Amino acid sequence: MILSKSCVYAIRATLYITAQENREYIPVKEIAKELNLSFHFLTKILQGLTNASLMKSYRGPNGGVAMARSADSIYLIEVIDVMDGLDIFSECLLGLPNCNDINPCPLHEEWAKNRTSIHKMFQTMTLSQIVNNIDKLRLGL
Amino acid sequence: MILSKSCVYAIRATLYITAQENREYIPVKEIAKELNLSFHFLTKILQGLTNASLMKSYRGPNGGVAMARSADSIYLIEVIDVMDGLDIFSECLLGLPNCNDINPCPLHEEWAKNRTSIHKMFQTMTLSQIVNNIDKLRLGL
DNA sequence: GACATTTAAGATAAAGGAGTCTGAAATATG
DNA sequence: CATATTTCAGACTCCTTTATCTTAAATGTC
Repeated sequence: MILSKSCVYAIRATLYITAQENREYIPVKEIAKELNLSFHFLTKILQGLTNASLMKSYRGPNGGVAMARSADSIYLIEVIDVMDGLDIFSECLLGLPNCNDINPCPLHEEWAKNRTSIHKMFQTMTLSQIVNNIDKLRLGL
Repeated sequence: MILSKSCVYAIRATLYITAQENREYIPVKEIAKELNLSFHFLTKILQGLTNASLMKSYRGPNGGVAMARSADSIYLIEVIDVMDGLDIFSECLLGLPNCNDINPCPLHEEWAKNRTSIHKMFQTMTLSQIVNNIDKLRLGL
């Protein structure tokens, strides 16, 4: 798995929240139930996104979590950055610390192509775009 | 990291062995020293490759390990398969068990492209080819 | 103000990957 | 046959990720 479980849960949760367009704060309990995730674990994960200012939260009845900005301005890479960091997009496939364009390992060139392609994918997809896909194409979440 | 550390160590070791063209069995101790890996840990990893018949071994003085077949017929994907399995090349990015071409998650199409590209890369590169790269281009290992 | 609801924070536990260590088995050499 | 060398097998430890649980703090409603 290229992304950690925490990161995947974070992505799924932000997509769920984005899909609830006309609602303000969404309770974590609801998200956990709908996505079939552990409530406590998801709570901790979303706290991380809140601390990173990618989401906002509100306590008490009718409270919950929401995206901090408009979902059409939030790119997938931002969620990944908060959860897993961006090292995977620059790391050597063989984990060699000295490997780079000037001093490459034997797999560097081929791997860098794929790495960059994946990076671009995450850099260009917004939460809104993905949710539109869900609506238009009736995709699963 | 897309590949486990064990898998990466296995790849680096098989490349080292492949590079020792005119020698028969190579001691694990030597490989560990040259690649700066833990001897005991590498021993366990290479035993896995031996059990999977990708490598052969010989005990006693002048013993060691060697590739079971000619290195120009061994594809990188075979090493990866033994160590990590091939699930990463069919797994959903979001880990959703029901996601596939017919019933895709919202990221499926984009991800499947990249996943396939990486898979093909590993399916087409032989150990010999990679070692030739090392020699020709003076790449690091 | 009492109470229910909801996130925040942090301690703790469970599981898996990474790494270490010890002793047994095989084999070459003298 | 004794010894040194090397892989084989398995137990064990350590660390990170994943997951659970408990208590505190904030807030809306009556």
